[in-house]
Amino acid sequence: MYTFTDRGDRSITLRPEGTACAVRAYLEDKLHAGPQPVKLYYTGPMFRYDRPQAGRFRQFHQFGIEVFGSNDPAVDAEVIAMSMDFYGRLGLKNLELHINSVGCVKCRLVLRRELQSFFRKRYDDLCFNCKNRFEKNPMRILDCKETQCIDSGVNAPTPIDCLCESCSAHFEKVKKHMDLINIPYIINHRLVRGLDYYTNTAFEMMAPDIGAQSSIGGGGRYNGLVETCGGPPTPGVGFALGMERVILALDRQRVAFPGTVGPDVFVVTVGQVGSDEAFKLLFKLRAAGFSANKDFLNRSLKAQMKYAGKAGVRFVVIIGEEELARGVAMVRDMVTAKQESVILDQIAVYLTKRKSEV
RNA sequence: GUGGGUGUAGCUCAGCUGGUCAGAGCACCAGAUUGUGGCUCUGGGGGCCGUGGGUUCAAGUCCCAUCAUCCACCCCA
Repeated sequence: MYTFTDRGDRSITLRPEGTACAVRAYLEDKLHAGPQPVKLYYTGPMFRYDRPQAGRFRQFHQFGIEVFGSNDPAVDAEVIAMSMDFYGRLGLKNLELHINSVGCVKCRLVLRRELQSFFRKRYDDLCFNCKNRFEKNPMRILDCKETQCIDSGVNAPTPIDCLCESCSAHFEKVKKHMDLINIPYIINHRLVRGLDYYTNTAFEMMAPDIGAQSSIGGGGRYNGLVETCGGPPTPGVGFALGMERVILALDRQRVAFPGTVGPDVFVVTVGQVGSDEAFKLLFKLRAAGFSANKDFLNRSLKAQMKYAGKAGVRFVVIIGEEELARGVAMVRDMVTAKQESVILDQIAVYLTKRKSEV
């Protein structure tokens, strides 16, 4: 975590994720006293201290959702579905959705026993870290990327094997609800969340070809977290995605980004004559709800047109000597290249009409 | 925290084994078109070659340090 000492000699840690923040909001604002369930979202910068690499930044941005107050497996499916829908709308393809269930505290006690008895015989084959995990948190051995640990864990008991009756039923219902809305998933027995407050459903979305950090989002159920944070026992389930990784995936999949949108109108002047009128018109147009711009570099008519073309504006309003004398301006449609003269006072009205045609 | 790669124009990069090595494309600006964008052509501006030391007659080019950046390892509550 990104921890440092500030000038007041206080130890400061920058938040690494948003769920705990959402829980605090839920408790501090006493949302648990209101109607349940409570659905929240957040977005903002998060921080880590790891060395940066592809898809991993010291400062990054997450979007996340949390649902407090319901243990209904349909909500797990709803949260997963919402996140998959988000990726789908962006245009991402070939994502893998991995799901698993780590059960409740009771299930994990069973799992812990089973795993320890399984790995006790293979203890010497485990990597250094997993030898420590054996006592501290054997579930994490399943998650280890070392080949020796993967090999020795081939027939290891899985979290799902150790689910109690109600947790097993919960997982079945999550899967059923996923099937009801046709969301394909892969059951990944190695997908675990190590902390005690995680319960039942765990899931993760992976994007191919974005480097070593392939996860673009994930989440799960945390029925113990609110209580751990000092609140009443409250079920919760949530999801978070890393926006930089989503952008990376969009980039790799060559999904077209929404282009930058230019102003609606660009006001072109010829020489100094039309300049004052153009400035006034600029603000009239803005007041009428258009985004509008003009030249501020004393550029030639041609250069202004060129600039307007590059900026992708739809309409150019040309005010020159001839137009001024007649109290009109030339309005040019940059797409059709057609232009007509419009009375100066009527330009906003005219453009409003033209804009609604498109 | 560990290992490796890369720092040259706004961007992407080329610059062999030190000696016309300050370059290309794109972008930008201007002109061709004296009041009309996109296409084309012509011209132009712009670089302490990341920074600081060192080696050498001579350093983008070699060495050291430093900073930045990228990739991977580690880690991922």
